[in-house]
Amino acid sequence: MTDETLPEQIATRLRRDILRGVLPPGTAVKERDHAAELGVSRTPLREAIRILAKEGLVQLRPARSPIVAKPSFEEVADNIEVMSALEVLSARLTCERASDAEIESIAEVADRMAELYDSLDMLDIFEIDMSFHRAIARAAGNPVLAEVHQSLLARLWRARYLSASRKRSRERVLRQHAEIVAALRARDAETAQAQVQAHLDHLLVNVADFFESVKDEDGEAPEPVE
Amino acid sequence: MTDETLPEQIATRLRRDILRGVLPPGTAVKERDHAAELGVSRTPLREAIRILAKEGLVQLRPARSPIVAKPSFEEVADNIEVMSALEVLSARLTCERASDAEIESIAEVADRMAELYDSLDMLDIFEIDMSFHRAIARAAGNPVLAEVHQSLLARLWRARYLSASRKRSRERVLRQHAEIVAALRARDAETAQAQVQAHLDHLLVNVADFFESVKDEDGEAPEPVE
DNA sequence: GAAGCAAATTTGGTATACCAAAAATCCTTG
DNA sequence: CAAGGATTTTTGGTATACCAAATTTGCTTC
Repeated sequence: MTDETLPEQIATRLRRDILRGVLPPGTAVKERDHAAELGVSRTPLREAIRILAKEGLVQLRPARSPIVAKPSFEEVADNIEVMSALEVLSARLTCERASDAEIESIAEVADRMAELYDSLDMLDIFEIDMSFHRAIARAAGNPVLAEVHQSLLARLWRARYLSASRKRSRERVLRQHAEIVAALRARDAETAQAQVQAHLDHLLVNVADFFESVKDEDGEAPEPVE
Repeated sequence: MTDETLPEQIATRLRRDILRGVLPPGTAVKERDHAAELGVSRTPLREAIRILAKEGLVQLRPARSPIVAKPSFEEVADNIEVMSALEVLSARLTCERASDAEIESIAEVADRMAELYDSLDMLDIFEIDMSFHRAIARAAGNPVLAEVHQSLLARLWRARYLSASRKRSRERVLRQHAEIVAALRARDAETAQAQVQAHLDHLLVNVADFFESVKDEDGEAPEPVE
């Protein structure tokens, strides 16, 4: 059952805690405390922290405790900008190279998300949504592209989760997914690229709205230190 | 003096050994041996290996020694494909957002490379060339873009070093750099993007030539294991 | 009472020892 | 002599103990 390595298990656990808000932004992630709490030693927990740092969920600081990152809107926007370029490339390559079966597997993810949208909770839907984007990146047949895309997707977890749980843009998301799938099936690279771009532009708008909406209640003084 | 952390120092040391061929592709990187050789313990060496793995210089395998990666042409081509997308994006964003001073600093790198091309050895020239590309990515004003680009650049170190030391494409490289700088100065995004794309297309051709040329002498049986 | 310095505590960095899994080798058997 | 299995060895994974740097707190002094 535990096919994944111990550091990855720990990272998954901590990631959920961070996304769910158990560990709010700014919290120090202390090796000793969390290691003791989870009943493991510091070594694997150390590696788990590196994994989360690579994903951008925690920030490493020299000679200081890593802290849970609090991404600014600019950082999230930067992420989405890069992701857009990668997904647009993915869409084109998928049209050019992917097998029909691969495109159908993308379609299946979209269908599953449409079916389950109302019966699952936001975090689960959210994971399916991520796997839709991941599927497109994978179908492009470029492992490097898939890997880089995956790492950016990981960084967006928190921001997307937060904005998704606020604003339910159910119809638009499902419609856009369907349009992307249609363009891929038709091997229409131009349309597919445009649809992907539009989809991510909407994501950016959603995220912007979210940041706008929390700007006020965000009075938790972000410690004047540094 | 030792401002960088111990794992980074070790990673730098190992990286040079790998690039210079002291550790040829396929070599197992054993924690114990290298730790003993460098007079450090396994813990920081372990982290150093993770750093190199992130850069793609070594491959991690579950329950096996990490080995020095021997990138296939396909992998290098995949890398360049993604890098192209990122640098094209960089070129556009740089035209749109960068300050004149930032563009001039890119120009300075190109000038320095042109000046020193004949007086430095290939590895140094090569590092300047990398910093030219890095400068464009930085000038785009998107830290995420710069970081992802940097990591891809790191992966290409070995392949580019090898191909660069074989084929001296001095004139074309310098001319293309100049054309890119000119387009950036003119804030001509379309031209800049096209030039960057062309530059990387040529890189791909060079790398392809290199792989073609070593294909024969590559008879070192890559251990039939696995 | 405030400011500065020193000591103690907290925290990440490093070394080392132990464990489990996998690979290789050697012995045994057909 | 070959093939298969068991044992030994190699190797990465994990736990723990120690160290050094940094922060914080409390005492002393002005």
